[in-house]
Amino acid sequence: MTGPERLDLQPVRGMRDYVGIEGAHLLSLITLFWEQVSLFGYTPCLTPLLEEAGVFSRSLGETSDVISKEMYTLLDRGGDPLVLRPEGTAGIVRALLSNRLHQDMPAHLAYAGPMFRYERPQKGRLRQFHQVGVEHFGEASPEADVESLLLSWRYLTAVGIAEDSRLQINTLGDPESRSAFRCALIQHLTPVAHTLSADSQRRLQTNPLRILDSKDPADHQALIGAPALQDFLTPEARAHFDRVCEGLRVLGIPFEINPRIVRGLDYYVHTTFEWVHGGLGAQGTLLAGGRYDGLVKTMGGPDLPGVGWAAGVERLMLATLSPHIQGVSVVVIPEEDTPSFYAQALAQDFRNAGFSTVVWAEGSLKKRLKKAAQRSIPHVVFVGQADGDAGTLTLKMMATGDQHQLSRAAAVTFLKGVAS
RNA sequence: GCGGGCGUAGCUCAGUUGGUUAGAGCGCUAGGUUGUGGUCCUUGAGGUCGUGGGUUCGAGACCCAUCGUUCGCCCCA
Repeated sequence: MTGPERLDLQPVRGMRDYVGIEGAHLLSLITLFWEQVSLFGYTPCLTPLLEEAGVFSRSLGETSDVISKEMYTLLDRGGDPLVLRPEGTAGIVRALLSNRLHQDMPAHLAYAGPMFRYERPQKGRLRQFHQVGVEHFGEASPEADVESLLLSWRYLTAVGIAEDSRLQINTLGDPESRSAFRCALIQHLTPVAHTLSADSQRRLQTNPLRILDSKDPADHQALIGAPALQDFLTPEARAHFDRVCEGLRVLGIPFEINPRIVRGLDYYVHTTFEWVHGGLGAQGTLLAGGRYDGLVKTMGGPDLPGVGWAAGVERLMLATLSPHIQGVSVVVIPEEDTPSFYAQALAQDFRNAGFSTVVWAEGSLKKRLKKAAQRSIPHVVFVGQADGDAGTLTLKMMATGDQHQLSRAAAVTFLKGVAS
């Protein structure tokens, strides 16, 4: 008889397990996120991982890389194309419309969960990764942009990395500003198109604005003397952006204007921004977002303005220290002749009092004590047959080695005294 | 999708110009000494040398492919 076929026990490329401290790290960042968004009155909006393909192809723009080559697509049994969501906003807009939330504006929605992009994995870039994000619909004013930015700042502050990160903002203007600028940019670059990088020559046709944030030196050269979007802003767009900057200054949020922040997804207008961390190399963007006033309409809804952002949780993990895990406080070690489940009953007492408690009933005493010491568990409770009958226990303080004979009730009181 | 580095026990790594039964530390196992742990001593288990081909009398070491990982590009969070 041959055994079962050997499984490849590696996770799928670009996907990973979060075990122990890493799992705690991931969860702690998500917990901090929910704490902050609830302080801003945001409502959780958790949507499916799978959506119909049209949800994304309609919203993100056919020319974006995310759409054109990074989506995980599959057919369901009825032959309909489905997509594992590559980002959060499109699904939120779909949910907004599905649930008729647009009839009760403004709406503040928050989400957290895994996203999927078929990319070449590297540090800070996974095929399944986690994002936390917020979307704010129904308010077109720069004040809404500022509130969203304020929330992002508070979140990064809560996470502990606001000081190591820089907020860069820019404006893409309204559609009018943008198309005027686009024409001028094409006019400037077309005569020197042959000097551009291959990617940028392609972009010149599809999405010329993206040439602005190319890292290619040749492109930088070609851009010298290029028109600036600033000069093409309509008075309204200019006023919107100035107001956003004013808000940031009033609220004490440090920022810098970077005309090269243009964003990859097509739905952005007006304000765009990125929080960038210094120590993460090429994947240094921790959190990014902006205003997307045309998106809801593009997806078949009313003409609703929106602004929001998303943060990459794995990148936040790279930029922060692992949390201090609240470890186990008490381990109960019963002798073999202890009445059945007396140890678990005791453990319940401790848990009810808020102490993380485990029961170790097997193995040599020496081994169990050694393990308790290795894991820095501060309290060990020994119980035997006599304890079970009398309702008592022996509590050992691992730090000092002191032991106390106590009743169950006294033990809880004692632990509370030690803890406080 | 493109280019470069890496891939030896659970972890961190040694393995000389290819040569017999692949090593160390930590961890794990069992035991001894510390009253029931953190010290010390002893014992044991655990490796298809990422995988598959090839060169060779002989490959962990060389070649090819492949998978994974990592860095840069690209993209983006």
